[in-house]
Amino acid sequence: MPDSKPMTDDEIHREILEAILDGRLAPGEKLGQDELGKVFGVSKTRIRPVLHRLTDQKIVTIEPMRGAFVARPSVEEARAVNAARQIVEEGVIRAATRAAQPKHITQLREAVAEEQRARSRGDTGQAHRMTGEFHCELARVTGNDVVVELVRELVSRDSLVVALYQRPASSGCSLGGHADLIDKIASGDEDAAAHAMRHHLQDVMASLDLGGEARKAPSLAAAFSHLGNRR
Amino acid sequence: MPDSKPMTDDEIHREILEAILDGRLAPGEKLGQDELGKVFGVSKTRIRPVLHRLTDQKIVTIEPMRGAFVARPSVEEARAVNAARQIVEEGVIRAATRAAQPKHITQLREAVAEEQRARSRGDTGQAHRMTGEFHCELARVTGNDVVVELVRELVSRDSLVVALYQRPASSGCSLGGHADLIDKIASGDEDAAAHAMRHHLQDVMASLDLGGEARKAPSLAAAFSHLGNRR
DNA sequence: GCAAGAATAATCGTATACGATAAGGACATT
DNA sequence: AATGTCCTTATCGTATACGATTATTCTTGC
Repeated sequence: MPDSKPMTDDEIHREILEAILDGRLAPGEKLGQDELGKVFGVSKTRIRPVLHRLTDQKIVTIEPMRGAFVARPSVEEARAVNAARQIVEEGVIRAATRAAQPKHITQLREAVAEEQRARSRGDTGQAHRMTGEFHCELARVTGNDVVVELVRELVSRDSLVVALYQRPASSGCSLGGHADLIDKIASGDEDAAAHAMRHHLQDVMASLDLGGEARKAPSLAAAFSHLGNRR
Repeated sequence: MPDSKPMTDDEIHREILEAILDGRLAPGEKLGQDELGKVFGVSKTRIRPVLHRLTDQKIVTIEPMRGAFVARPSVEEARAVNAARQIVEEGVIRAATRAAQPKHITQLREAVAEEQRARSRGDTGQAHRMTGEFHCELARVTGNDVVVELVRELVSRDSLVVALYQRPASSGCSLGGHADLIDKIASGDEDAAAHAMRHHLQDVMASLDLGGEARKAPSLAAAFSHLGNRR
């Protein structure tokens, strides 16, 4: 069954986005229009708007007349996104602290537990995704869908940053960070929660390796290192 | 000179966006693809992605197989956008208060002065735009471009809301609100600034008429009222 | 005279076709 | 042998063409 259904634009968008966020498409990778069109069984006419949309989300970079590539955010952009998260999510956690009800606390704790389970299971991909999802869950406590989408967008961009700059041995987010955030929210101390959030995001940033050059693009030498030097 | 240059996608996007935000294109108005294509001297192929981009920004609504229209945000969405602004801009003004330097204060005061000048000049369109621009200027104090873009997006959506729901006699934003915000920032009292921001945005919301139905779409009867009833 | 249905017209969504631009390789030159 | 230039090829960006769906109008019956 090569093509069961035509597949809607949003589905194609979600599919490509998830592939990138899950790391199945590495930063710098080429996203050919005809190639993707064949993958999804549609013409490149349908692919084009999706690529543009991903470009607006800063997940994809379009180089004129050259094509679309999975974005490789610069160190400056990485810092900017993290700083933006500090600013926005401070407002989020303050609002969440003010709005939090017992059921929200249990929901958040459950999300952390699930994240921990995935991590101990060794499923780093799922764990990483849950890490981002926790922040969305936090935004959801505010009861505001607009904020949730904003946070989701920022978290997506940050996922790319992590994929590019995380240290090889690093397992990801600081382990106890999220549990601590929940405690602060549950205590109702808005300032403490905001403080914890800022430092949590700073910790994430500090765990990255922004000093050296970005993880090399999947280009040539690295991709074909198993062949050895032939000449 | 019908078509001097082909005009880039971003230019077309900016042009349509400004037309909507300036109120030259009222909420609910039809945005035909061929029609816009003729306006900008290009084919509808170029118009389509722009319309989709505006749809992602919630400035335009696309009804499948019917066409694109200037968005008419519902009352629920209006409340959600305003609530989101309260959450996000609380974080923004806190960061701005922490980062503010004397030059920033003078810049902000200058922005308010310009806004007041436009208002006393009777240029409500420019005044309204400056009102939004002030909040972007505030975000710029944080030195973070990502945050500026986020705020700009929210402000754009709010502009549509105001265009739809503002009371006929209302002149717009509360006059002294912005000056008060600057005072709080200059004082360095982060909590006071945050508090002022939340109430400022609540005041804007309160000045709207969300009880009744939305401003009627510019459809038929209104557009051709100058012809009188013919039949 | 009015309402319901059918035919026409207009517009959207998608695919295909074509010109333009940049990458990759062959050949000539130093 | 290495480098620079030209040519071929592949891919992007845009326009045009066509099928599908909806709005409008005209006709017909009540």
